[in-house]
Amino acid sequence: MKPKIEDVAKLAGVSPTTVSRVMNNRGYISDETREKVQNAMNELNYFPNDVARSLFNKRSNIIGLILPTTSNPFFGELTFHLENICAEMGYKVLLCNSLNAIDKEEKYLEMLLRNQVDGIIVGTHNRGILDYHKQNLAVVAIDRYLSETIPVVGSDNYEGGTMAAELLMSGGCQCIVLIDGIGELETPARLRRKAYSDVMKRNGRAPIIYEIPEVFDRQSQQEVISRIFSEHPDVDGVFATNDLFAASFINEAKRHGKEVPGEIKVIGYDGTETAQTLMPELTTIKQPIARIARTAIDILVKKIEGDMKESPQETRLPVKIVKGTTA
Amino acid sequence: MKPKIEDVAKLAGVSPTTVSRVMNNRGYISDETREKVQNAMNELNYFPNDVARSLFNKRSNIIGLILPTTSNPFFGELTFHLENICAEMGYKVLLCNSLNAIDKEEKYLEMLLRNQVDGIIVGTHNRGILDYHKQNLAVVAIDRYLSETIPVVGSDNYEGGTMAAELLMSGGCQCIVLIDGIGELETPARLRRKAYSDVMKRNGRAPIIYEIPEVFDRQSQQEVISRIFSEHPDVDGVFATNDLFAASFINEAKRHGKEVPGEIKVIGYDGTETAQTLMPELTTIKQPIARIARTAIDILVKKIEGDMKESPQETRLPVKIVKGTTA
DNA sequence: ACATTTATGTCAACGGGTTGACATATGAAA
DNA sequence: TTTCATATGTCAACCCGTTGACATAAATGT
Repeated sequence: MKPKIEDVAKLAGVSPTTVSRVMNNRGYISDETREKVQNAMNELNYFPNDVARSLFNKRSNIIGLILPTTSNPFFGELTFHLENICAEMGYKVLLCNSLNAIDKEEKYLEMLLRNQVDGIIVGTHNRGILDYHKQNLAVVAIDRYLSETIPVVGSDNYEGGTMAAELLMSGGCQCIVLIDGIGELETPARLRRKAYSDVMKRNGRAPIIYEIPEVFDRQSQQEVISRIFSEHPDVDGVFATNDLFAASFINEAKRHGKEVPGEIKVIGYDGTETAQTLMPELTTIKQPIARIARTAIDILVKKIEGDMKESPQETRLPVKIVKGTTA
Repeated sequence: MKPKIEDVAKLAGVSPTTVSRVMNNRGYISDETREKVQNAMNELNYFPNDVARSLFNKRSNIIGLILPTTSNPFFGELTFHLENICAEMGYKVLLCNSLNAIDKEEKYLEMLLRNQVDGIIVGTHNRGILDYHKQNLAVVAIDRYLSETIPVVGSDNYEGGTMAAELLMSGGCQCIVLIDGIGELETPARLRRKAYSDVMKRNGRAPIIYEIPEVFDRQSQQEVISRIFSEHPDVDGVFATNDLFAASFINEAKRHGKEVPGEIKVIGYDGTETAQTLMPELTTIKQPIARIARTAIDILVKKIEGDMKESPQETRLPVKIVKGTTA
């Protein structure tokens, strides 16, 4: 059986209270006793039971993280940074890959609530407006509007979208297509699309938008992308709202015998380390992932620690254009 | 304040015990009562406190996951599958990105123990031989030897390494270089190197091995790789033990004016979805990531549920060669 | 010599839910 | 009528660590 405080106390020849005092640095303890207790803990391989502590303290020091999937390099890297920062600050991370499925998201939310998480970072679907703010729980969203009271952190999507569209425009592209995810609701990431549309309109062009249903199935992605070539054979510029879409498009372009950037210029979005390594030639809009993570956690922790002074409703971190050779 | 069982009981006009019986399906409950209780729970937005449950049951239903970093697409995808399978089986996942740092790994291990996890999946450094088996905790390793008693799950590294080396060999390569991570200890992934060396020796060649220190810094990777060109200008075949290394090499080859596969053939390892999307031309050895995840969890859960019948010490899942155009 | 500070002990309540023991009461089957 | 399965209640102990109240005693200060 796992040793408990009582076992440590017995071995150290002190009372359980004293052991607790040692662990929590409360009251008076002599160096001698402290040492005895610590020796006993080592000898028994004792670790305090955080479940019991959490119960009493009503504080789990756990943060829930809900996002589509760590398979996507953007979220993989984001997850890494978020978890790292949490660990640094003494928080633990319960991971949830919701795959943007509403039912999963709901189940995960309930799971996190049952587990008494101190806060949640949400980087996924946004329908749960009701559920998220119903509990009065610290929540921060990444690139999602969940409700008026939930702070949002993300890159400056509109600026990024503008940069991308204008780069293609100034590169002389005549037929610029946008490849985006499915656009159900008003997310900040949607501003990439809005920026594209605005640039197009400003230049007297009609936006051409293709929506890719699933992030997780290469097959169906290819099909949508393939349609671009039949429906817009004159396409000579593509802005993809993430690097994976951009890569898929480039692959498809090759299959159609089109040269990038000779015949078609392509620019992506995200600029993950992974994409930069695997496809360094890709021109893309790089999000400051580490800063997004840091900012989100900072705001969340302030909320948790009860710093109720208004946190900024929306934080837009600057993006950078990474010039490869594809645009 | 969060509602508790007592509040539900009051609202439903029953006793706390009855509420507990409803939640746990124990004893006799009439449909009528069950409904009253459920209505009360909904009305109050009640969720049972899993911390309290865990404390009593001595079972947290939490699995700890320690791996280098979810930034790496292999671990990102592995994490996704592991977490998904866990969720399916009612387990939650506490995520730890150890960056292969021993001190971090130790802190994480302690954290997981304090949190009373039911089991741990380890996909990281392996030094902690002592610590992992000291506690009698369910542990399964992914591609790491931790101790004789800890099951290991991974791809058939030796077979994969052999396939890769032989492909280059049969492609007529004369000077075949291996790019590997740092090789401190005897990990199964090290078998990729062993297979390469064996193939080389079998063909009367001396193995040429380059070790890349950090997985996480593109800069220093490039430096090591660059050395290959000065030290072995006649290199015409490269086996990289992961796709990121392969990509880095290919980038560097371009900078050195070498054509792939014309002048140098390259083959990687892992075959993640991400790499396949971003660099579909890369020839690689594809690991069955989903199966690795499934197998690891299956074994772990059996251990947790006390199915003490020997689990296989080592499981080697078959790899597939994915022929791109780089080799 | 007396007041403080330091050091430790005992004890009980608490956090929220679970469970076994036991009591009670109805309706149905024998 | 008796028995039994069904249905619910009360109560207390338990999971493990924390904390406040209170007691005791030695060491230190004045």
